[in-house]
Amino acid sequence: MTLRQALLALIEAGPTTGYDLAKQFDRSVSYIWHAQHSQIYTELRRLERDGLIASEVLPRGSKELATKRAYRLTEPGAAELVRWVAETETPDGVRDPAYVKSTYLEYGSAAVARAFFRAHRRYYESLRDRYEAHIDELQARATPLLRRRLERAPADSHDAIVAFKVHAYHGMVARARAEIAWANEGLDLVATLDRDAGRGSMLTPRYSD
Amino acid sequence: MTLRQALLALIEAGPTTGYDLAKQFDRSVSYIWHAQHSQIYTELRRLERDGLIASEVLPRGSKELATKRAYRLTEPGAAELVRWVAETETPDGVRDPAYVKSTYLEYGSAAVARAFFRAHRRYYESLRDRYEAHIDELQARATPLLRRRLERAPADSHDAIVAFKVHAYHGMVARARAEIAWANEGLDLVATLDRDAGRGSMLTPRYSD
DNA sequence: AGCTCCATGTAAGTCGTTACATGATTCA
DNA sequence: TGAATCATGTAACGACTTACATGGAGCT
Repeated sequence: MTLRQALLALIEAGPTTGYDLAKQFDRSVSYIWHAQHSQIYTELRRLERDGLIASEVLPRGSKELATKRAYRLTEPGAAELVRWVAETETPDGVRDPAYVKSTYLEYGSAAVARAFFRAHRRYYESLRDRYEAHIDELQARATPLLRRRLERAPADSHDAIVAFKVHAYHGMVARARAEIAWANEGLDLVATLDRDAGRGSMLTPRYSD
Repeated sequence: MTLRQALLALIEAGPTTGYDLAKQFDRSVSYIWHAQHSQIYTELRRLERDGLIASEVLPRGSKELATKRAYRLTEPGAAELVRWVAETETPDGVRDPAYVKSTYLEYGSAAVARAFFRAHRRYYESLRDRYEAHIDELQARATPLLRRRLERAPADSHDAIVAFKVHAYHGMVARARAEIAWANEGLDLVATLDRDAGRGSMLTPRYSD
């Protein structure tokens, strides 16, 4: 139940088509909440069914053989957005595939463990870069989405709108850095274990008792 | 596909019943990968269906009217564990409900934002404490699961087994600390915005264009 | 007699993934 | 004329959640 509200928030920035929305999504929320286009379309129809958004069919192109569908927020949709923000959600349990695997690296060789931590580091380095780039865009108020958003909002709220988003992405950067540090410590650990154990080292799982 | 391998790894520590497994799970892996008992039972049957584990029905209690079912790892199961550890997984997209909401806090009052960050801090403080307690248990090699695990593994692998797990939980502690810091910065931000904007501040979403 | 723990599940539903499917428009 | 992009979906499946359901064992 987060995709739902994220879409409401995107639509709040002004009417858009599903396709456009999906694109905006890809260059904003998706850094924090990943979703496929197919899911976005599905969710949009559900939102309309539930009366939180309404749509209008528009012609498309000069020949007008094609159409597109523009969505706008309804009053219940706006209310839902406010309700959701004020609601205290109990976070769902932690679930991190990489960390689970890291607790069982003894079933692999030192090379496997090294590859694991390197891949982890690489992944979070690229995430960090994307987050930092996005922060720059936000601070410059340069993204089309943010512009539309600010146009429709009172001027004295602009700072807050930008500041909350920047703060979120700062948090994501801090996270990415923590992951990079963790991966580096992991590499150090593998180096130590490898040295101490000689070449033999790691372990084979036993399949009977 | 992580619950699957986590269960294999638990079973590798020696034959156990589903119920026991679920309990072990709750005091170990579940700190990193949350799962319900009902899901664990379902997954165990799937694992057996796929030949990765095998089970044996045992009597239970003195009257022996009841039974229980003990699972053990099969050879394909052990192979799957090794395969999984060596496999490079592409991390699934980020998906964090709290961070998404934090980018839209302007739709709530300053009080709402404050409550949000306080709840966030509280949650991660308690996580941090649990992780730290678990590290102590691991380092003392005190948990029943770890003991069974070490009993079955060659002595020269014990350090690695413990070290990888401790490293994982250190990472989780670092994460929790980062979240706490982020929440505190969030509270500072709210204080600043609230002061600057006077009492009026925050925003109402618009529901038409 | 009653409570807590041991023990094992099913059923319905939601959320999300992967793969497929279709066709118009714009521009080089 | 062909490629990229605009535009919108469906279908099948897998993972997970929530709620329900049952009953013996062990202890006081």
